[in-house]
Amino acid sequence: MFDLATPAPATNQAVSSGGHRIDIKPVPMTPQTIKVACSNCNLRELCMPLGLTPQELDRVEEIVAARRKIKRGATLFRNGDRFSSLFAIRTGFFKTSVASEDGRDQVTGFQMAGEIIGLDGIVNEHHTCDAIALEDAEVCVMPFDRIEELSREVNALQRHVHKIMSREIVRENGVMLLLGSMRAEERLAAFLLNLLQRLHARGFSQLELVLRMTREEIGSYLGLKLETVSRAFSKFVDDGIVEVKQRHVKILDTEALKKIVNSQQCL
Amino acid sequence: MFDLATPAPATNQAVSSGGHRIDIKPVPMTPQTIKVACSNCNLRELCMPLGLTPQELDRVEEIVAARRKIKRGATLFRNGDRFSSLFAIRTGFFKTSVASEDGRDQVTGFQMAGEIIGLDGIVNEHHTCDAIALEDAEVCVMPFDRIEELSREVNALQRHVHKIMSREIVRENGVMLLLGSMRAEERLAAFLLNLLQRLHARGFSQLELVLRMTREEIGSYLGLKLETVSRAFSKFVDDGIVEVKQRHVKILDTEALKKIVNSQQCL
DNA sequence: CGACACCTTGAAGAGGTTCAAGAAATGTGG
DNA sequence: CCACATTTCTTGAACCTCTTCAAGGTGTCG
Repeated sequence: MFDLATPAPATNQAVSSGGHRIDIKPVPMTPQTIKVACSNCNLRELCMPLGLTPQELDRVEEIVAARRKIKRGATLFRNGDRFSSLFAIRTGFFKTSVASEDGRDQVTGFQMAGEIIGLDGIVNEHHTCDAIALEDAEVCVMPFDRIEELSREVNALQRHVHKIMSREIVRENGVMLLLGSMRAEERLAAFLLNLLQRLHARGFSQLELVLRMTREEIGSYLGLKLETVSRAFSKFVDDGIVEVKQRHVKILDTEALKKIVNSQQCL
Repeated sequence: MFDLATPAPATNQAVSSGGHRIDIKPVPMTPQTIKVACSNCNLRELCMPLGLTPQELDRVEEIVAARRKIKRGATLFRNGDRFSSLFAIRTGFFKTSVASEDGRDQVTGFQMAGEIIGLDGIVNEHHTCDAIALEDAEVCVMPFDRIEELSREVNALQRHVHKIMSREIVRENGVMLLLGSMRAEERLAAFLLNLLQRLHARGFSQLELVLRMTREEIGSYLGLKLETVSRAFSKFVDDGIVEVKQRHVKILDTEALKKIVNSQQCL
């Protein structure tokens, strides 16, 4: 469980200092906590609509048909699979990727706890990308027809679903900007800042993170070769902006990173 | 009006031959045709759900609050504008683009008749991109709260809205693949094939098209400089794959284009 | 401890960009 | 309707960034 009350997961270290974007409270581990899906979930505020009445909340909780554990390296779904459910990530970390006919593939996103995965499958009732766990993970399986059914009755849920999809569209717009107009170091800086921001919203440090993906996966996401990613990291280290020890990254100068992102190379 | 019964618009030439993906029938220009929004619209099959009962169709038609004409070069909405409606393009051609803080901008899409624009605005109730008409255009204004209201009652509409958003997500996945892993000529070939396919679905030729955008806009979309786009066009001409006269493009060898897209440069 | 996956770094090369100039098309105002 | 200004497009040459190829180092897991 993604719970600040338990010892920090082997993944990223939770920080206890204040200033989080959302207020994550420790939840005692009672039998109820296990049975009742969402109302005691720390991620509720990330993956559920706000402002529900208790009755509505009860009903929305019933959307979750099951939990599913996915081992590191296993796929949650893959291109061509029949679509039936969206997945809310409870713990763990995923990548999604699309493949071209001639076999190249492109990482289209990295998803962490509280994020929703599977939206690509709605149009054609088949998934068009692969979702692979980058660390042991657990997801809530939410059958989409149940979501549709209930969102006809609970306005807040309907709105929430629309927002989640729109958010994904906006995110992808941002990635297009990155891929279409940024240089290697700008891309990497933007990538790090984005990860940090999302981790921070989950209660982790803004100054430290553990990458769950390889240089090659980062490169695929950023439209670069793994060597280029590695060199960009080394450059940041030389410039005193970060410390890097394999996948452990410590940020020494956030401002410098921000400056790199929107400077258009004219320092 | 986008009507095959009327003389071909000054834009792309409609073809009368069969084999279209959707069956567009000529509609006589009666007063009714003007008054009733969707039921006689040639684009119905593109922007409306299928399988509605006549009563449902009546209700869905009422979503369209107004029509709006946009002159070439004018903006339909821009980054920061309050979001209230989606827009269905009746005639004309748009581009959408996002801008980074330091002023670079990236074309994120080109939209043609029958496509829906404005989905980016749903998350934050503000638009995050600009939508600019590349030729005189007319759109149907569909207030989003009305869409939400009605899609609670008409299942087919609800499903349709979800599919439209999911389709946009999948489209953007494809653009990410293009931007992240293709070479200049592959990008241009993929771009042309995509335009041709969409135009063909609207009854236009598969072998000819008129670009509504500049080389610079194509370049922005494809993550290339305008000179590179121009050179790629010239290369295609040299290779006998297309004829190009400014914005008029005639396809001489569709197969060659397809081969370029998924060949990974190893001919 | 050895095999394997992952990461770093160097050197050479290719593809795309930048800068520059000129040609072609388009629009505007007289 | 024509002349001129402006925008758009093409092409060349030099340059730069990223890729490719190669080798060696580091870390991890059975």
